[in-house]
Amino acid sequence: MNNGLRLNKNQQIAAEYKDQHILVLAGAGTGKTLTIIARAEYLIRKGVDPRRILLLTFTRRAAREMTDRLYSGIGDAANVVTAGTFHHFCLLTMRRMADKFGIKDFTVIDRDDQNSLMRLARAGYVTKGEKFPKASQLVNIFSYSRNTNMGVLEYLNKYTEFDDETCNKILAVFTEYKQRKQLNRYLDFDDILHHFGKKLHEDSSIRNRLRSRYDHILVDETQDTNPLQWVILDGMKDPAKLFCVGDDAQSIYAFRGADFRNVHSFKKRIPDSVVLKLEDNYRSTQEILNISNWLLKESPLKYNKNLKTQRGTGTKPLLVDFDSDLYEAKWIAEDLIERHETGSLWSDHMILTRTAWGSRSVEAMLIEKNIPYIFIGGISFLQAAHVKDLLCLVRAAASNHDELAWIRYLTLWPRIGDVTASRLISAMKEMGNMKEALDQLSNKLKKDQQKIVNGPKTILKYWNEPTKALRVGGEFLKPILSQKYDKWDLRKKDFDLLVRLAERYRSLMRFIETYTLDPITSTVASRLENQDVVTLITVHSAKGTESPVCYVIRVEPGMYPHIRSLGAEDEEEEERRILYVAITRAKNELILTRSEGPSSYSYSYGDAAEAYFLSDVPDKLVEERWQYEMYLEKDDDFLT
DNA sequence: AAGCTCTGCTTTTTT
DNA sequence: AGCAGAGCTT
Repeated sequence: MNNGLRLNKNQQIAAEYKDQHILVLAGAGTGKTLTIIARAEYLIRKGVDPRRILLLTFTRRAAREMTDRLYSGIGDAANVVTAGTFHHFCLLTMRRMADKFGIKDFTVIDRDDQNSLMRLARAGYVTKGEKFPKASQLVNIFSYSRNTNMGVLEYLNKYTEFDDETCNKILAVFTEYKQRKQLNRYLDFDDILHHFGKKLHEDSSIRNRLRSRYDHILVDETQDTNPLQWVILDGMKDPAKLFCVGDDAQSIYAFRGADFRNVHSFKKRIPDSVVLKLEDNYRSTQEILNISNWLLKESPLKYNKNLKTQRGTGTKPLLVDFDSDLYEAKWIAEDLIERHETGSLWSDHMILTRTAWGSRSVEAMLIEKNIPYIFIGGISFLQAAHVKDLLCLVRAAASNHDELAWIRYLTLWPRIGDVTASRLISAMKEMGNMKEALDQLSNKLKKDQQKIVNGPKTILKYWNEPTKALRVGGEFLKPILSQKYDKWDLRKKDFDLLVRLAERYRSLMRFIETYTLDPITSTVASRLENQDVVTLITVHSAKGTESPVCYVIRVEPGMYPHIRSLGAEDEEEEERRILYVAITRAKNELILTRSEGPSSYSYSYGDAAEAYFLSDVPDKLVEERWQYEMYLEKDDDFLT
């Protein structure tokens, strides 16, 4: 073949298949990304206009990787391929056709903001001390029902045991939430997909225009598409052809409405489609695949996966037991240092964790031992409180309708709490433009509070210079934030980072929007400075990545399956796939670690132990080792 | 009456 | 680290 990529037979067949709807079922490490890239290259070489190719992924990181690889294959043509996440693509398209979609001047809000808004909506319906789901749980319910195209009531009846009265109240709160969203001109994540999908199906002029724009739609990680995203694919296809790649055994986003069975119904949904398979693994040694295969075979479900390597054999996976998670962390850090001293790169090592929280002792130890690392997943940079303070100041300056941003900004100041803030905002909302709104605010404030108005005013002065606006805004907030946060010295350098991130943007709002959709973690940002680092990552974020040496930490009862999933069959099964994803990231060495020390999960240890996936892993698949250090100082100081 | 501060509790995964 | 509630201060 002359396409520059080294493909095996089946990969090539898939990449060069004739124009048809295609599903490629590809196991872990079988070259999914390679094949999807090869398909794009093949189409372009064959003469398809690259502008008529749409590449959809689930994370911006994946989209980025795809365009980078495409660029190194075919050069500039790669830059005109539309590539992005579902949310990104939909939002961008709606922004371009803002009038048609009717979303002019809308602000995109993240999960945090959704929770805040839900809290406001909830407040009017719940009396103090009453038992009623928390705002975050309500957001989850609402979001899930929308992502699965299910009515709220249907969801409540099917998955919860609330009584009728509570259900009605939930519905009322949701109505209130929707009204507030409308009033504030907010779009939440689900609105982006929902609104797009709705218009796509209901408005024929929009549908025709969008459908005629692309000939080929390539979809990565198809097993994670939820019904709402499917509605979008369904509306966009024909004449455009779908090229979907996925693996049912790696479906780990059920909580977002994805159903791993959806790859099985592909042929039913699209009768004139073909299903191709990739089965040869190029990533891992056979020992790593053996335990992966074993894990799936233990399941009551038939995944029918039996990965075979093309790489030969290596070392057996290691399963190390510790008597405490502190010692587990210490051992990993020391192991890393030893490997580094004997010539390995830090960046050849990945530490996988089920929960962001569960990795904190390891993270503390990496810091303690001066091991450079990045953390991916968990709390992101732009959700850090002080960063959000600054971003909300910018948002406040942008719109006198952005209630959440204004509340946040105003309550930063002394003697202003949510009650006063709400009063001030409702007055400002009446005004036709920002200038009037600011005058109004100025009128309502006492003499010694007048400087509050200066914040948005300064931002507006530099509106067309994002970096300058952020720098000036940061300076403005400095006195008040340094009082609010203890470790201000540590936090303030994030503002420099923010300024640097904004450099590439001409519009402040576009900058904020981009990073609302796919926030960057502070440690990822600092990688700009240091490339050779250990990666500490949640399993969910690690999908699609690989590393020569992988530590999967805290592989203990209560973690796999996670204790919160116990009792729900589907959820427990998803936990198995999460562990499967984790261990199939490893190329050469897989090290599973666990501790039996006192853990916060011990309270229902019985059930957790019963469901535990590795309770009887055969001896021939792993080398088990005990590392007990009973006399390790009981000194928790380094954690603080 | 509104805002502030302290304390205890919980902590799955993410666009 | 963030949130909710209790009790205290302005």
